[in-house]
Amino acid sequence: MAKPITVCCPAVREEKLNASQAQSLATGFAALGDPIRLRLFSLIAAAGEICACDLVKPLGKSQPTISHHLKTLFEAGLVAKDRRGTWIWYSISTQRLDDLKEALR
Amino acid sequence: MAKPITVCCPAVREEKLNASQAQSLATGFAALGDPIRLRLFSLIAAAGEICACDLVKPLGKSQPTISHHLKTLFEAGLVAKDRRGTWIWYSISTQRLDDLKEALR
DNA sequence: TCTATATATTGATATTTGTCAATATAGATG
DNA sequence: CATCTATATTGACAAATATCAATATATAGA
Repeated sequence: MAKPITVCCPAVREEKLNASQAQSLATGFAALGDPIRLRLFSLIAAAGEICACDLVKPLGKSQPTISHHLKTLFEAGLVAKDRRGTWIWYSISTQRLDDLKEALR
Repeated sequence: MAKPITVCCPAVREEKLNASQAQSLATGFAALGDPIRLRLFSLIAAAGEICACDLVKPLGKSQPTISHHLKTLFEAGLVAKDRRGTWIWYSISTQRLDDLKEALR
């Protein structure tokens, strides 16, 4: 019988991860492994979609710092961004989040 | 109506995390945010229980490096250890893992 | 107590990371 | 084009991290 197609990705509890599987998952977890980024991610998720301009004040960090963390989240595949005029709107990438969650199953 | 008792911990997608919630979760994700540690965790989980002595060779790192990473996983609450004579047996802490997984729900 | 083995700690070093001030870039609008 | 605002990048620096060699500690067994 074929594997169920719902199994998207390696599960850390079920198989021994190889180097590249571990690298990919670790990049995702590392992106969530900083309190400021986790709160950023939480703000984006709770809002559904939010302007980057509204992500600076709540966390008490400088604009470049927030921009840097957003880049890390983006490069880890955890958020998507959409430019609308001067503003950039962020939303979470549910697929990547689900993949990470599934890896912990 | 009371909150369901199965809700153990904050969910990043549902509420805006405060600093201490974010710190606790971030520590867990950071522990999983390194490829070597993730593979260690995977080896432990796949084995159910495993001697630390069997965790050095598979990853091609020195014994002190493995010991250091195991300490990080332990301090993040992700693994438990049990000394039996000269050896120390590691197993995963399913509660903490489930809490992290739930935080991504 | 002596020896052998398993694990942890120390000390050192190179790399990565988080942060901010300063500056650059991109888009909107006059 | 000039200016204003939002976002990104650069450069610098301190702090954290990953790594290993050397050493220490703990336990088992002779």
